[in-house]
Amino acid sequence: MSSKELQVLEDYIQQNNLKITRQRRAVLNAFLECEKHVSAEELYRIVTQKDPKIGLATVYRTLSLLTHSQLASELDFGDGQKRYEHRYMHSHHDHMICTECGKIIEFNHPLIEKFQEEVASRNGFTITSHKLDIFGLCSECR
Amino acid sequence: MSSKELQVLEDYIQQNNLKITRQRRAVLNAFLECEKHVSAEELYRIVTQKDPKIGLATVYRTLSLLTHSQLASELDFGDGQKRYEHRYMHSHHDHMICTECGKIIEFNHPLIEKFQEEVASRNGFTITSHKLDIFGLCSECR
DNA sequence: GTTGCTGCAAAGTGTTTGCACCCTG
DNA sequence: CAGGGTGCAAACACTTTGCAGCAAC
Repeated sequence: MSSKELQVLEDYIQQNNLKITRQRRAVLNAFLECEKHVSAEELYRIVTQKDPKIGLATVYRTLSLLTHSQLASELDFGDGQKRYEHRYMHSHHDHMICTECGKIIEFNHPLIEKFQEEVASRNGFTITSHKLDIFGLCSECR
Repeated sequence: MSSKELQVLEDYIQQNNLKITRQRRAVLNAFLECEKHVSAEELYRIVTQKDPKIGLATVYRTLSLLTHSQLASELDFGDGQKRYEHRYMHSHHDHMICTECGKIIEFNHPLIEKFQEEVASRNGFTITSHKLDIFGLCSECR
């Protein structure tokens, strides 16, 4: 168990009068060990392999906790389910999604970010967040 | 009824051995007259004002038809429902969504597009589509 | 008249919530 | 031992589907 992330979660939990439980540790643990961009259902399947008593609702509730404590970000690639990725010590980036094999390439282009700011300010718009998803075929599926 | 769009729809329908019906005309009509970025439910409410007999399922089925015939594009701003916008004679653009009042500003920045291509080719990735959504506050809500 | 279309209701999918019991602090 | 957490099942919101009758070609 990575202690830094557990610390972040515990800090958030203590600041909000919440409690650390076996289930929350298990879900955090699985989330951290897991490949990126997991869905709730996928995480549920992983968690229940080690602890079959954990309910799907708890996974949803814990994912919401992780999102609020800034350990996870919610992603939506438009396929009908939310996905989650690590956020702690993991800076902003965008996604290229291969529609054939599902591979996801992360990237960041400073100039794209810069021009977004430019377009926004030109329209008097204040950015709080943004997401750029590129869909297509990766080198292997082309 | 705008005849150009009806023609596009009829072409698609004839090419696929489908049929033109009163309901399909009505949904297309409402979609064209309507402000952009409608959801199925919103469109259903509009359509049933003129023709109360049309079912929600027909609206969904027709929206799928419009999407396949390239008259509409599906949008997903992550709020749990799909939205649709005109596509025919309406070139590609991205969206800035005000999280306060829901206003949507469309924009296009050629350099952002260009750098996306650059990032993609650098990764051996072939783009088929992309979407950039910027969330924040518009000038009035700031 | 054949084949696709419609309205309705039922089923599906992903997510959230109510509740009685359980456990952490 | 008080108050939040859990598992379960039911409820939800949005969308899709099965079916019997209907309508376009």
